[in-house]
Amino acid sequence: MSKPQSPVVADSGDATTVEGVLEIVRKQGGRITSSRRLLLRALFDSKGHHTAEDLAAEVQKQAPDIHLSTIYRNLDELERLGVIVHAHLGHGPATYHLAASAHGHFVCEECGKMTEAPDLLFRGLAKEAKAQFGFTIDPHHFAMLGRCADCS
Amino acid sequence: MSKPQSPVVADSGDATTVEGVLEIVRKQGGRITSSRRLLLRALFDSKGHHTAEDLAAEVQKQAPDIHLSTIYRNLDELERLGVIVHAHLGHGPATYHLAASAHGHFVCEECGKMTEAPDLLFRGLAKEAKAQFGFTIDPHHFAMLGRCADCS
DNA sequence: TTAAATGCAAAGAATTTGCATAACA
DNA sequence: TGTTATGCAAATTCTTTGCATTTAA
Repeated sequence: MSKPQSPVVADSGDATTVEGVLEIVRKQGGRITSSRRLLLRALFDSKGHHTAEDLAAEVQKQAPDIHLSTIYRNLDELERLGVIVHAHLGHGPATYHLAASAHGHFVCEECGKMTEAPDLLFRGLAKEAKAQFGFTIDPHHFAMLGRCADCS
Repeated sequence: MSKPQSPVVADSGDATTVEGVLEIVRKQGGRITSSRRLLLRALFDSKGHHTAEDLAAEVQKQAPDIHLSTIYRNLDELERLGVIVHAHLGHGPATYHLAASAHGHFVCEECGKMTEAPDLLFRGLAKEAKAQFGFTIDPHHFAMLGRCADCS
């Protein structure tokens, strides 16, 4: 529940590396902790879709004491800074990924298969929504559900 | 979690009235109970977006003993029969409405305001998703988030 | 040294489930 | 009379919060 109008990241430094992000965190009055470093490594190392639990498991390989609630708090913070975003791909837990690699999602209601949807596909909808309702769509946050090729 | 490929409703009777739906339920081996009748009345009487809790409150005006878990079970059943659908409009509880009045939703991430989105707007996206990924979108189930005119 | 971050346990919201009892057909 | 449906309590899943303690700056 955190969507910066103008992401802090944009004018605060280099969000493309773990240490760069930590520097941004520090500049914003946050502290560089090992849980934050490990979490960022997990996010940068495999640029996919990860639940908080996945990320906790990854972090805990290095530091077993880091608690899931700490992961959630750090994820919130990183999202507030605009470094990461979360998406809802279905009824399960939210998934987190680097803001830089944001994209839409098609998720099959039948088998759960997820396909990354190029922003280009949402252009028309974006234009219509804007023109007719003044509504600016964010096609990334909630997945577009439906049926994949195999299931329909 | 219930999406009939070919809704039972289609070939089973008249789903446009409370008693018609109850008849469909009976034909499918279900029983006509007062909780089902009251729930259907609540759904038919105000054709909006209702959470399970809303509906329970409405039903309980007539029959205070009807439990929320019964509402959930009946909603599942009605959805399985294709009479109603549920939609996720944000992070809160799911909302239920008659399948006949299904539509897409634009929900503002800032203020929560919801706008009903004509299916027409999703035509282009539907066509592209089909052509490029073989994916058949269901624009009704998850809302399209974004910013409303006032908030953007 | 002091504000921020953490661990832990507990609470919270939304939904589901197990089981004994009630009630439709 | 034989399922099917219900009430109730308890469990589940995902996430948040309060609070005492630790730690980075």
